[in-house]
Amino acid sequence: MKIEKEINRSRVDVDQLARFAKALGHPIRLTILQHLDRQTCCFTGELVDILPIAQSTVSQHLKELKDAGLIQGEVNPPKGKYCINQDNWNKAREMFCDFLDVDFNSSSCSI
Amino acid sequence: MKIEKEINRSRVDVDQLARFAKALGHPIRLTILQHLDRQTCCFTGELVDILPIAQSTVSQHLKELKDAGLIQGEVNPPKGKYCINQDNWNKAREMFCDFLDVDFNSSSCSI
DNA sequence: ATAGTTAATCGTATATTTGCGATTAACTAT
DNA sequence: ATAGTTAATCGCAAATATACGATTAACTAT
Repeated sequence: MKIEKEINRSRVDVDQLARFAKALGHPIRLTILQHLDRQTCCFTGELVDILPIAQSTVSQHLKELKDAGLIQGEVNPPKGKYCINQDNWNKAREMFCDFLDVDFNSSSCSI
Repeated sequence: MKIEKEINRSRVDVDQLARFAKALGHPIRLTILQHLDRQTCCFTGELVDILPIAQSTVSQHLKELKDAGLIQGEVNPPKGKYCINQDNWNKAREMFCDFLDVDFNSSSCSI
């Protein structure tokens, strides 16, 4: 669902942020990203060895991360190699910070 | 799926972070959070007026945000009032920052 | 007691996600 | 040419998410 400008007056692109957040919304995908970070680059096979799920499922999660723009890959058959997509990662970080760093200390809430 | 310690050696609780991220992974829910932030507190009816979806669906999204711990609510029938859950929001912010602020500038990736 | 108001919940339909095994594609080595 | 390796894709099943209208619950006002 697309949230229109009339409704959302913020400068934050909630649709894009939601896409990023959704991609981060699975423990396997977070683990993949952590691993990619530590290894700088890594082969798909490494992830398949490490993760407790089938190869095809790992492939699917990688595809989702790629579709969300958070990682990028290169295939040199029969091997595949992935790494963080720096540009989009930075963009995601910025958007999350924008969203999260709002001042929530106005604790005048009566609840 | 629970990611075990043997697999994930990081101090980051990927399961909890994934739960937060998942809750943020929908534009409607992001919009709700933004609105709650601006208003400090707000009645459900306000959200129903503003959002382009049915009342029951708004209720459902509110429930998900509540289940994720990001908001808290109080009902004084027939009215309901919600606000950000400060404690968990801060926790979420910390976890996201921990996760996102890793140094990804080791651009030795060959892709 | 009755009617009105508001939001949660129920029931349902549809779409998406998650997962697996099997197959296929694209190479390398023999 | 044949066999081996690796990862993507296909086909499928099961679970979960999203959305709606209708109903219900919990009050307030008359």
